[in-house]
Amino acid sequence: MVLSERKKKILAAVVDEYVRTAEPVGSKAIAQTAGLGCSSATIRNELAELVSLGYLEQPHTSAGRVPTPMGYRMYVNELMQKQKLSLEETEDINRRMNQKLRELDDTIDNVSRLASQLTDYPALALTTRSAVTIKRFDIIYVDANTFILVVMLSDNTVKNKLVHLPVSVDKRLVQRLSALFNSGFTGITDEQITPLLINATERAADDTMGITSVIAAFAIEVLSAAETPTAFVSGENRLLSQPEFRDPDKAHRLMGYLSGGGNLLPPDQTPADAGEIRVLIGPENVAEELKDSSVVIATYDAGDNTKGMIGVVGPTRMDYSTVAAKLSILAAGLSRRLGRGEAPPEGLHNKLIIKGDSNE
Amino acid sequence: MVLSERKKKILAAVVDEYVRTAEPVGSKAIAQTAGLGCSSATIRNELAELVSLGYLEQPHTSAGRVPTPMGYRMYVNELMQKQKLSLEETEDINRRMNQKLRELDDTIDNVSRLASQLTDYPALALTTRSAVTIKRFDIIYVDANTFILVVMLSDNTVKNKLVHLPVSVDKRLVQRLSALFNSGFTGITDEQITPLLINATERAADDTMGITSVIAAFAIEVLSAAETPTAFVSGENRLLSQPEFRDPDKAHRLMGYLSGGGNLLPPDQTPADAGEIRVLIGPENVAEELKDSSVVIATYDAGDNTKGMIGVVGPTRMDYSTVAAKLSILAAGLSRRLGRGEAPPEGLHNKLIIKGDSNE
DNA sequence: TATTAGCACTCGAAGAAAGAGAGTGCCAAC
DNA sequence: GTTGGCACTCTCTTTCTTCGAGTGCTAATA
Repeated sequence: MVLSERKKKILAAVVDEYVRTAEPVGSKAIAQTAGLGCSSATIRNELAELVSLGYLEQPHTSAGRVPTPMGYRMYVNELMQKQKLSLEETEDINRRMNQKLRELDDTIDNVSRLASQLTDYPALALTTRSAVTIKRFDIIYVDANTFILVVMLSDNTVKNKLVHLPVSVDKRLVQRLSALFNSGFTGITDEQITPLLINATERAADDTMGITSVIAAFAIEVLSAAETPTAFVSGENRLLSQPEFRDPDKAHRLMGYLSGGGNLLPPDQTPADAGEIRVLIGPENVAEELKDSSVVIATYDAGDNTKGMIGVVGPTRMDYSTVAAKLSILAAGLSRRLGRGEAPPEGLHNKLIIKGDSNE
Repeated sequence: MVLSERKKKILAAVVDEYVRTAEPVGSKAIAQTAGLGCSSATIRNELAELVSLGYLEQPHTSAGRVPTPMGYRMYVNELMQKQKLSLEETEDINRRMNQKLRELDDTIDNVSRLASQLTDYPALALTTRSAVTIKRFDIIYVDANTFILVVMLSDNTVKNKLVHLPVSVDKRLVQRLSALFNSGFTGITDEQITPLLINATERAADDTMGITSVIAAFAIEVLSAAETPTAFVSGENRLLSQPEFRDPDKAHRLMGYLSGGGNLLPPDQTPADAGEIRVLIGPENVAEELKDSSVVIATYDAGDNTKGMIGVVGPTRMDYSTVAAKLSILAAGLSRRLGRGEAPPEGLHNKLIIKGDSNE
C-alpha cells in the first residue's frame, strides 16, 4: 500500500519532531508545525492509521506517537529531504578535515575521531577486508644488530619495525635479504608466504641465523593485520548525552560493545560504492547490541581498489539527514585525498611556507 | 597526632569495606569483620574520633562512615598492605602483556588498553615530553613521483611517510638528499631545524623543486609530534560500572575530559622514577574534573632516558592496592622490554616457530 | 579508665496515594 | 472527509508514610 501525500507529510513531521525532542509526538504538535491545513482530530485519524500500518507506535495508550524502525526506514528512503548543508558548514568540515588529517597520519583513528566530532555521535572507522599484498620491501641497515624493516603495501600504507638482534648481521646479508624479499615476497598475500618460501629464501641468502624468519614473520604480521578488518571507535562518551542512554547499564552495554571494536558492522555485506551512504536502523543491525540503535555508514575510496568506511552509531532516533550529509562530505574529502594517495594541495602548501620566512 | 594501632585497623577496615561495597560502613560491620575483640559501641567511639580527626565522614547524621580523601591518603601511605598478587595473576599479566604487545606495535594505545583491561578502570598511557632528535633519516625511492621517508628517532621509534609528488624526481637527487639529511638533521631538535638549515640543504642538493622543504616539514612534524606529550585513553566505558558514575552527567563530564586527552596528569610534576607508583586522591588532582576521582600512575622506563607513564582513573573509592600492584607489574614488564628497545625473547621465539612446521 | 549494653533519635530510602496533564479514541455535527 | 467536544487512560510528579540501619548518649560494668 502506498501512503497518501498527507500521511507522508505527517510521518515526516513525527520523525523530525521526535528526533528533535526525544518525546512522543502528539497530534496537536503536528497540526501546528507541519503546515497542512487540518485540525488535530484529522491528524489523529491519520496517526491511528499510520500506527496500524506499522510506521508508528505508541509507548502507551495515551501517549504521543514514536516512529518504528519501519517508520524510520520509510523516512530515510523516501521522506527525508536530502539535507543541504550550508556553505559554511561544508567549509567547516573541509577545514577541520584538512587540519586534522594533515598531522602525520590520516590514519583511521583520526578519521573516526573527526567523524565523531562532526556528528556528535560515537563514530567508527573501519578498514575493509581485501587481499593486500606487499608492494615493496626494504631493509634499512642501522648497525650490526639493528635494522629497520619497511614494508609498503598494495593499499599504499607503509609499515615499519625496528628489529634488534642478539647476533651481529653482516651488512651485505641485509642487502641481499632486502633484494630477495623484494623479489620473492612482493605481490603475494600472507597465505602465500609459506614456510617453504621462507626456507627457500633463507637458503638463497645463506642465512644461518634465521633472520629471514624474523623478517618473514613481520611480513606475515603486517599483511594479516592489514587484512584483518579493524575498527577504531571514538567518542563513545557522546552516547551519554543522548536521553535514550541515560540508563548507565544500557549505555555501558553498547559502549562496551563498541570499544570491543569487534565486527560491528554487517560483516557479510560487501562494501558499498564510494560515496554511497548506508543506513541500518535498529533491528536491521546484525549485532544484538545494536538492535535498538542505528548506524549510518559512508564508504570512501581509499585508493587502489580499497574502500574505507566511516560509521556513526546512535539511537534509532537519529538525525539521519544531517549525519548522512556530514558523512557524505567527509567521505568525499577522504576519497579525494586518499584516492590518489597524496596529501591535499593546501597541506603541502602550508608546509612549504616555511621556505619563505628564512629571516628569523 | 599519631593514630593508635586500633584506630589504624579500624580506618583500614572502613576503607576496605567501603571499597568493596560502595556503601557507608557501620560500626557493627567493622566489629564483625576486623578481628579486634571489641564491641560495636567501642568502635563507634573510635569512629567518632576518626571523624573529628578528618579521616572519615558521614554522608548524613545517621549513616555509616566513608573515608575522606585524607583517610584514603593515610590508607595508601601507611595502612594498605602492599598487595602481593598471586603467582597466577602475575603470570596472567605477563602473558597478556606478551600477547598484546607482540602485535606489530607496542604503542602507547596498546599499553593503555591493556592497563584498562587489567584494572577494569579507564586507563591512559602518556608519553613524556623530552628532547627528541633524529637518529637516522632514510629516503626510499619508490618511483619518480613517490618515495618513502623513514625517520628513526632517538627514542628508538620509527616513523614513516609515503610522499607523492606532482613532479618527477631523479633517483640520484633522492639519494643525495638522503645523505644530506642524514648528516644535517640527525642529532638535532625540531627547533634547530631552521629555515636557514633547510635552505642550505636545499642548495647543497641542487633541489629546485622544493622537495627538501617537504622532507624537512616531515622531520619537524615527527619531532614535534614526538615531543608533544600525548595521552591515549581507553576503557572510558568502564567508568559506567562504578556506582559513583551512575549519574550519566557526571560520567559524561569525566569521560569527555578523559577523551579530550588533554593534560590530564599533574603537568608540572616531573615524572617519577621508573617503578615508582604515584597516587593522586580526589582534590589532590589539579584538573577540576578529577577533583573527586583518583588517579594511580606508574612510571616505566621507555629506554634512552625517556619515561613512560600509565595511569588509571577511578572513583576515590578505588582499589588502590590491587591497582597499584597490577600497574607495578605492567610497568616493570614495559621497562624490561622497552628499556632495551627490543622484543622480549618469547615474542621472537613464537614467531620463529613457523620455521618448524614446513610440512603443511 | 576503657568497654559495653541499652535506648531514644535521626535521616534517608522505598513505597503508597493523590493530583495534574498530555494525549487519545470516539461520537455527533458539519 | 473533516472537525469540535468530551470522557477516558496512563504516566509523571509530588506528597506523605513507613521502615530500618546506624548513630550518640548514658549508665552500668570490668
